[in-house]
Amino acid sequence: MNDEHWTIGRMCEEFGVTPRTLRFYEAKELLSPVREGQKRLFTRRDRARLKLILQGKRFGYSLEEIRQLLNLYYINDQQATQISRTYELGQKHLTAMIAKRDELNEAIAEFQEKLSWGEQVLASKGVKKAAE
Amino acid sequence: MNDEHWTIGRMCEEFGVTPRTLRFYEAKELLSPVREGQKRLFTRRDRARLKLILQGKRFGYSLEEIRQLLNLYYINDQQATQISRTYELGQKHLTAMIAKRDELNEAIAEFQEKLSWGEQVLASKGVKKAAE
DNA sequence: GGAAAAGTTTACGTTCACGTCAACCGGTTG
DNA sequence: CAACCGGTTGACGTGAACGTAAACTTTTCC
Repeated sequence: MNDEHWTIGRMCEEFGVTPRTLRFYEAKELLSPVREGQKRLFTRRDRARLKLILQGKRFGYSLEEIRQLLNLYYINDQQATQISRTYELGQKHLTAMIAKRDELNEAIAEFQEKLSWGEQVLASKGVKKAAE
Repeated sequence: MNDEHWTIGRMCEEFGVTPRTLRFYEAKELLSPVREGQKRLFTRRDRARLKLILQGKRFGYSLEEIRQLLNLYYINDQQATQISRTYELGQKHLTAMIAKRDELNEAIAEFQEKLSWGEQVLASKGVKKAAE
């Protein structure tokens, strides 16, 4: 009800997931909604994390990997002795993301080549393209 | 033995997968090695497809999705009546790849921001960075 | 105030992507 | 020729990421 708290139903509606999924993520310690009696109430923090979780999934990370990565987003929550280590891991993650993007760019370029090659085949056979 | 044929063992060594994986991919019709008696012999085509399969996995695609996508890479193998449709699907895939790259770029930018913010926290606390 | 809606826990089921035996075949090598 | 090495086919096992059904409480709505 509160401006800063959302029920499981509203969360599901908004993010296109099922209640089971959110409870599962809580069990795996990816989310940590507060309780009002029995009911879960998801916070602003949970929403931010869920966005990152779903994004991570789209990029092919496992939930366990995502759980680790989420910590990198909350450096300020860490123990002083751990911050430096977290920062290093963050750098590594950044490097990995960039590498992934570069590989994706290459894949895009190669696929574009294949496609334009296929386009020529279509033309030579006199087949109409969708846009014509 | 032949220059254009590779045993399952050599394939595994080269691509860092297990025999089980390659047999599984064959069962799912992602690969189609020829036979020399009982033995599988993987072709140049299989190698190209395997590269794409492993790449697809890194980008978070399921094997079934990858199977579909692989067909887009072999337009010339299609029936004339199907080529046009395949080409359209190829365009869609290209669009999706580009969207994914853009999302990845945004994620990279946001994470970089978080990181440099964490860097400031480190500095303010007088914690040494790894590179210093 | 009584039904329906929304939430809860518990627990077993399912799909995907392989892992892990067991039992077998066919070269080759000491 | 025995003993491996590399390959084969079943077939059952497994971890991840949920789905699904049952049985129950709590809110909401008319």
